[in-house]
Amino acid sequence: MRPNVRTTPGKELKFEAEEGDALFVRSAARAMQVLAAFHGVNKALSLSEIAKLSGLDRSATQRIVHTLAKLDYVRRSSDDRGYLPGLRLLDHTLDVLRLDPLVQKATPVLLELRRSLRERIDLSLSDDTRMIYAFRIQSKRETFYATLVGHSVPAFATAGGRAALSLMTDDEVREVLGRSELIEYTAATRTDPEEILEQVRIARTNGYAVIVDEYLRGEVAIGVGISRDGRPIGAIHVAGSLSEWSQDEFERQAAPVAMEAARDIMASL
Amino acid sequence: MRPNVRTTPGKELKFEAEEGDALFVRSAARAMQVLAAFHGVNKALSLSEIAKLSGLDRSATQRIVHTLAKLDYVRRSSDDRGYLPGLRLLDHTLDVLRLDPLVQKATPVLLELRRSLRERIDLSLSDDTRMIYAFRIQSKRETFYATLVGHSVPAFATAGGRAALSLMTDDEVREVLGRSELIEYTAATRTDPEEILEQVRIARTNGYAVIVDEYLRGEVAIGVGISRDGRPIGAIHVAGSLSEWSQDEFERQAAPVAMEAARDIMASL
DNA sequence: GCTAAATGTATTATATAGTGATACACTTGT
DNA sequence: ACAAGTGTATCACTATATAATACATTTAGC
Repeated sequence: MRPNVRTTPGKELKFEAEEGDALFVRSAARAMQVLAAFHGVNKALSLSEIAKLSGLDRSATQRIVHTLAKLDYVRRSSDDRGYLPGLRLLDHTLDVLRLDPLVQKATPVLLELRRSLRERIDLSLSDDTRMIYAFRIQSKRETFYATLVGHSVPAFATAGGRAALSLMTDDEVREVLGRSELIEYTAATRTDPEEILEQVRIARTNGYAVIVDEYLRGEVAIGVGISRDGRPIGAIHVAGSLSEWSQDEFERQAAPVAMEAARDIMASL
Repeated sequence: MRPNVRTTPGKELKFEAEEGDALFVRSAARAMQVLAAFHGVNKALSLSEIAKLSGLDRSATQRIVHTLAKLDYVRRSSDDRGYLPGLRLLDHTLDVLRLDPLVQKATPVLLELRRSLRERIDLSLSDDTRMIYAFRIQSKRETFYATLVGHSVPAFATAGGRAALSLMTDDEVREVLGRSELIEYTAATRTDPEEILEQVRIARTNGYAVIVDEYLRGEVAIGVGISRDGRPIGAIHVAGSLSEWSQDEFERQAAPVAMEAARDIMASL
């Protein structure tokens, strides 16, 4: 896939302290410098490429990457041929968005706007010469907070999560469930590990997971897991409203196409 | 606005080196520790709050926050009563998403899926006990890459950008344009600063900006700027397709409601 | 199929870069 | 009018990261 929109160069990055700034902590900047090495590129980077792009020497790069990797801010690429920015960064994305006063205030208003004007609505944030895209609103009813990138949902009680779990062995599932906080999100939420495992087994047989009411009331969702080398790496969700669909109907409609989509994706990975 | 979905606790954060890890760079970790202080909270943080939450002492916190602030990874809150995570982090968000192989491969497939199944489709990424939301697809035709959070578009050639510029003085606009890379995205893109300024003036008079074909061919977009204390902080975009709308029609429909939405938002800021 | 280049990993002595204590000016709230 | 909290600044010391060097593996070139 190629961008159909040309990306702006992004702001000029200067990671150096200005003359006589005793408070500037070089090493803190270096961590960000390493992460910023990925800005221009479109592939996984090797240590020396990171070194070159970030302007640090191989040694420093090595140790910082090592550190950031331990903290999940950097990960090995799936083919183990280089490094990629890590998912942990998405936690910070969520912080930026949810703490932004404009995002907070604009959300309900834009939902309303979307209701009257049935076109797509974007919110972007001013940053000097550029506008940074924060989010887009399209659907009718939105469960909005869940829409923010970086938001995470528990694997044990969501369709996508169960689908991902169904790609593991029973023992691995038990292990993950053991480390999960099994919160009762709704009255229907299953919190007994063995009961959840049973659902995961069903998902394994069917090739998809269905969740009704367990995480969000009134929602029916289908999840299909995506794996690479036998490890789950993500999931597709398709979600509908129980006011428009019966569970059966939704399964019959959505599950086959969603599974086919997942197959297509895995074939191309 | 309050989340209508309970947030998962997020993974347990350990920023310490394990026994005898000579490669672990403490200071690089500290930068991330400071940023991670925002995970739990829902308001701007003072220096000592950051210190407490990150487990660092006031001094270290002070200097690291100072550094991260210079680099735009941290910013002052709009009421100047604390710190918030900075927009620069969204640049890294984009890196995570666009470099992720699953996101890359899944995108076209999910667009297709959305076409056949007219419900909302999510892609989430597996991260141990949780699924991290990566993106959602809803609309019919998508200009997809532009949908990724963190993607930035030039202020000078987009509806939202021009709307934001229209909130500045002519001199400030000239100054921003001077620092902008005035790229000719389409044949219709205006690249002459004075000509752009003229359009910005029109937007100032009207209260909204319209862009037709200048950034994306076939798209008509309306932008309304959002300001705080006289400074632009963001913009709403409403975008439609020229195959469904004439420019005039779109303006007449969308502009008044969009402006009202912007007013509502600013009133509540 | 074999060499050469490039990859990630690890270990050190040295000096530089960050520490943390301490101090101050300024705002906020009681 | 005070006390508690804010952000900012300085500085001597030493803990910390450096940069050089080395090595075992994998990848690419011939």
